Amino acid sequence: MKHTEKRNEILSAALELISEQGFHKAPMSMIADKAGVGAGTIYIYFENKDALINEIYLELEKKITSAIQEGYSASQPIKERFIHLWIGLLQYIIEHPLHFRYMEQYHNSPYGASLRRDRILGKTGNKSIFKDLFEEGITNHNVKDLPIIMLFALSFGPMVFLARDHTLGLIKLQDGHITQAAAACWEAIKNK
Amino acid sequence: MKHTEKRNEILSAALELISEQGFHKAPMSMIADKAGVGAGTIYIYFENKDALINEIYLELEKKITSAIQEGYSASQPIKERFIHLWIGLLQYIIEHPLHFRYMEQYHNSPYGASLRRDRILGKTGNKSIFKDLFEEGITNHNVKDLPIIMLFALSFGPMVFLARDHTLGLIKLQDGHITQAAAACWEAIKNK
Amino acid sequence: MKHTEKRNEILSAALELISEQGFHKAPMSMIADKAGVGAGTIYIYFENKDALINEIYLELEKKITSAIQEGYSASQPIKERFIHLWIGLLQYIIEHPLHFRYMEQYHNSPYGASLRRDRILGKTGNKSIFKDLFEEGITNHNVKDLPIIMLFALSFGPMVFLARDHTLGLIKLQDGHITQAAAACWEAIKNK
Amino acid sequence: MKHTEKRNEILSAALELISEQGFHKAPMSMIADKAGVGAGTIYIYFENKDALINEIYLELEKKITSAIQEGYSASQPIKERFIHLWIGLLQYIIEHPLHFRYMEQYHNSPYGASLRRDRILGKTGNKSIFKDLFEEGITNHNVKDLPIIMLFALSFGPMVFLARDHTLGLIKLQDGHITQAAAACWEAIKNK
DNA sequence: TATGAATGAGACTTCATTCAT
DNA sequence: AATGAATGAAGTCTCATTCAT
Repeated sequence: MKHTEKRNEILSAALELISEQGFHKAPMSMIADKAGVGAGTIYIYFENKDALINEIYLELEKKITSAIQEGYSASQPIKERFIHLWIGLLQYIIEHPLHFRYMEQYHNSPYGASLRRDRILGKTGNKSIFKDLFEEGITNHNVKDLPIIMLFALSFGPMVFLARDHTLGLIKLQDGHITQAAAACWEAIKNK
Repeated sequence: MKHTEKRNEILSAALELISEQGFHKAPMSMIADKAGVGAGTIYIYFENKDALINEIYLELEKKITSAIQEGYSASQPIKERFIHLWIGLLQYIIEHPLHFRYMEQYHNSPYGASLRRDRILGKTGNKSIFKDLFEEGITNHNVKDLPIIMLFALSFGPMVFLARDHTLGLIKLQDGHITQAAAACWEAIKNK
Repeated sequence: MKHTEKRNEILSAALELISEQGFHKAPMSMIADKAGVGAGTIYIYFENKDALINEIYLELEKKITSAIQEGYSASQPIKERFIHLWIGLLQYIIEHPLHFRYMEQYHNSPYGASLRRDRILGKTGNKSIFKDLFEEGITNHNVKDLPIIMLFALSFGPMVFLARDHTLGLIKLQDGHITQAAAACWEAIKNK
Repeated sequence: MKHTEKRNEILSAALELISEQGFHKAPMSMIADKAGVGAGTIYIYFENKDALINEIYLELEKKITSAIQEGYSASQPIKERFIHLWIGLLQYIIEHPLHFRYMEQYHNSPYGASLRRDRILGKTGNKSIFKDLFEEGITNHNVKDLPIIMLFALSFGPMVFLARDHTLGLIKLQDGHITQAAAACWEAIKNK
């Protein structure tokens, strides 16, 4: 449908520009140009720039959520499941640096003020794989009895740093590194 | 010296406004007002807005670096030194939320594009306590043999997340939490 | 005829929106929506927005002219005829506040620049009841020997003010008030 | 003072453009050009276009109020005082057609929604010459016992019509006409 | 005829920076 | 050195009108 086509052109043009230049270096006119549409066209699909920005966020969130669920097997031991999810998420980030840069900017801006950083990590509402996993781990004494939010910090803080360093070219993450980092994060949260 | 006084007024007015409102919601005129100087005066002390922003960053970096060195005793075991530094840094962040918010924004913006995130953590040039500590730990097999940058990620990624959550009011970090988090980070990097 | 139906839908949608919101707060797209037609359809029936606006004016003029002629009996004394017409017109205005608001806006805008205010009062061309009445009055020395346009002003100026005040809710015109106002206007123009 | 100079340039440029072209045909950029200032300069003196528009209104109101008070002698009979004020106001309007056109547009627009039409006529607050005059007349039985707002309508409705016709060139008001119109208005409101 | 997505000129407003004082 | 009024480029958004379907 043509409807969806233009909308998608706008979304990806905006994603790319904002990721690379930041919110205020990506004026609507530039987004329109890159998307190959008229300036006013954006306002047919999005109420205003904020709405566009939030919509991109929601789309990315959806994609990431479904990506990390792939190949997830609930029957494995908790450690293996944690490592699988952790590596899956980092790999997604590395393979989609624009998505990652966008998320990072979004969280550090008034645009993302209402939404929480941890939403991206799946904590939305009650159906969060990570949250479930942590709670199960606490119950079974596999994971330290800490507030969930601290477990998030211990698990994903390093990931975000690594992804940023990788994106900036400060490090070239290889499979070995990734496996080791995942294991280290597990060690940070596991019950000794 | 009067010179330094006005300069400092400008720096702290800008720090406060930018921390709370973000870069583009802190116009030069507003900074001038808050600093109690004329708009043109800022340009006597700083070439332009970018220069001002970068200067604030450098000042904060200096303050933080000296703050965490306080009470640091090179004679203690490596684990104790790591925990001491880690807690000291987190405490500084918590006690200076404006500094932290400023840093966060700076890193996620084109302004900070040239400077690296890890500079704040002391990696500037060659004189870094943390770097030294990690290298010593690797040599003595107390710390995993990973690239320094990964050890940074494992150590400070969680800290930034915790500080952000704390700043946002998502969690009220108590001493117990902080100690546990520091220990968890040590477990992430220590040699098994 | 379908032709006329859509045209009328457009006309009344535009009348309502413009009356309530003003010319520039009544975009063509909104008019189309309210009329239940596509935006482009308006341009089949009207050359452009100006043409639509002028057409509405002409339709209202027609309606008003025929409304005040109702029940008009040429056989009565001139004073009674004046009062009858005056009250009839005011009543029309009060019963059709949208029409009145539209007229008022039209006259005070570039749209109505070409057409004259007094057209609404029936002075179009040569067939005006009011004009005839005034001329008869002058001839028979019942009415002051003043330029017709001044007699219009003395007769209808108060009416417009009263209607505006009524529309704005500043006064709730009752029958007694209306009768008194009509009489006062007659006194303003009658020969002593 | 230079401050006041630019402000006045802006005010009179805006007055002229809006009077002649209407609110939406007088963009800020055009006003700035005509005033000989930069586009942004307007916003130093006025918060936004609305504020500018309202400020012009207030200035005109002040001028008119003081103009009609000139040569007013409270010691004369009420009829003479009424005629004096009425003629004074009409003359002001005729001599300042831009002011009049501005007022007319203002009253028929959302800009003037909050302020009432009759403010211009002096009904502001409690110190209104006209209001006082009417009330005195009612008390002394020189003027019909009607709501003040109706007396306003009967007195000033014709004036506005005459001024409009004069401005549009439909009539060339001469002194004789003006005197007669004033007298006619008096007859409309006076007790028989 | 009818549609409504698309357009792009143009409106209002902000703000980093300059410069006469 | 200090000021702050002035500037104008640039940003967001609206809307009359067109045209492919």
